[in-house]
Amino acid sequence: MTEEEFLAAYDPSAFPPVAVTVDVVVLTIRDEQLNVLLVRRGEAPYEGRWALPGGFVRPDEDLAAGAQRELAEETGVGARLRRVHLEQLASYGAPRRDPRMRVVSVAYLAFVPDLPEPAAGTDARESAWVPVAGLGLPDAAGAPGRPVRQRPGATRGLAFDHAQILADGLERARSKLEYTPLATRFVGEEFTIAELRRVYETVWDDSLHAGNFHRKVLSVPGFMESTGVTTDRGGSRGGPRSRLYRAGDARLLHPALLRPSREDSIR
Amino acid sequence: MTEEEFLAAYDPSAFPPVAVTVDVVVLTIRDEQLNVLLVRRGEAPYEGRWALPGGFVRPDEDLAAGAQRELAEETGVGARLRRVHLEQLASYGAPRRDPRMRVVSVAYLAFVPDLPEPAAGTDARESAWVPVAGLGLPDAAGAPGRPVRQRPGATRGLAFDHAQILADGLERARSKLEYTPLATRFVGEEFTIAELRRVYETVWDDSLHAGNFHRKVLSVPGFMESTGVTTDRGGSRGGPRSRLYRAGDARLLHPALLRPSREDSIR
DNA sequence: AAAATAGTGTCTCTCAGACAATATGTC
DNA sequence: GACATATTGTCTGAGAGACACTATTTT
Repeated sequence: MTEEEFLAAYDPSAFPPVAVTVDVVVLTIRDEQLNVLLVRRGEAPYEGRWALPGGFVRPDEDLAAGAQRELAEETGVGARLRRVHLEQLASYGAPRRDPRMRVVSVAYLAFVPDLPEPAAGTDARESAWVPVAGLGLPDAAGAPGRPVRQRPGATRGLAFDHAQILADGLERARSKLEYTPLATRFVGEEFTIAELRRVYETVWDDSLHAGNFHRKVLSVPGFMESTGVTTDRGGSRGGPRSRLYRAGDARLLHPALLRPSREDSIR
Repeated sequence: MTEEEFLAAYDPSAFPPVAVTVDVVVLTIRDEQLNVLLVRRGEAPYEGRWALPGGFVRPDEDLAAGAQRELAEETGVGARLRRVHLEQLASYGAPRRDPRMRVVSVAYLAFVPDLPEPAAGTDARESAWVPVAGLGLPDAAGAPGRPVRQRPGATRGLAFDHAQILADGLERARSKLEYTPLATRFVGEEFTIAELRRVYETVWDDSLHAGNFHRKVLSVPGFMESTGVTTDRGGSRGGPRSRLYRAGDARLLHPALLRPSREDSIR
């Protein structure tokens, strides 16, 4: 039996009708704040509400390719620019999460550097970077590991279950900074240790000891790679010029940088 | 516009036809070996080949509920028995992973204790516990973090991309033992520290120092909870009787038990 | 000059891992 | 008795975090 015969013989009504979409949690740091890319919905349901960028998976398109496409459409950044990180987050398929029909959404998580343009969407949709702090999500201090279920109705702002997806993405992001060098994806090609520290402080919503952080990141093999150069000027409010680094070739940090927040017992 | 009007107005042909399935990687330890639950396929494609248990998500069924149902159907274990762990693993949606049509599979990962019955499926399908070691998957020693893509054709045994799903599930399992107390889900309600150590040794495919492991697990707050009791007899080949413990209430291990394998640089 | 910041030094405490030792079982 | 194993003790080195200090640069 050839594939064609299979396709012809297969009864499409034999499986429940489901649509599959890809939604992307795109994070960046703007103005010392963690921001997420949102688009305003132009039609019902949730008309006028903010939502994660996303859409139907196209035929012959891999899930990751769909996420890459959505990311590129909204940010103008080809995700192939290797400075962008894109990973699968999780899938969401509660029966009535979309009132129109059964929709299973495969969510992705992206880290992008601060983009000069304020997200010029190619289509007509209004899109914007929105500070996550203003969205009424559970605190960053929420004990990691404890699943933070979003009460329905909480975080009134976002469409569908996107508040939950965003919350899951944020927790994943916080966790990823611990044991991967992906914090470097939030800054430019060359960066100072202080810039990197501010990434950690912003995502973790916690302050870190500058001296210890400095020694720590330099001691992790493969994390930082020295350029011979320093910045042209010192800090805007004083201080010496700092050395510039590039991301090293490590894929995992060992030993990891653990969040200080963890208030000891994590039950 | 009401929800009803939407449902009526919505054109089902406007979205690409996709089926959504749930596949479950069910792991257990039998006879000192890590085993996965497999079912033999009765129809094409991949007729006669082993596959992960799974099936279409039913209407009105949440993804997790579908995974729970598949798990219960194949093992007879109601996943509500809180000793079973079930978590979402990842989704797989390469365009031609199923030759019949576009199928997106949401994979789940389950840890179950050694089940007395050898997996009596409720339906006609043949099912069995299969040691993962015999499946020709990449080594446990494979550097974590480095994505191990399965070459097509490798691991000839499993249907579809299930070899890849299984490999991802195994890596997730190894990682989970590091920072969660989920190793306890592989043993009985009450267990000795040596039993727990054998779980780690089996999943990590590495040997651990008995004395250090002993002190370590007892020092992690919330990991172990003492019953006042000891085993009736010593080990089968000698040795004193050992104390019995129950799982504590910790959700995360802090500090974590790190795999010894990590050959230093993880690039 | 005053203030801010980069980078380094030092000390303490925790913890992982290498042994070693002892007690208690089984064969 | 020979041997295996549970449990505890001890020591060493790595590493995290607190604190202090110096040099450099901006306002």
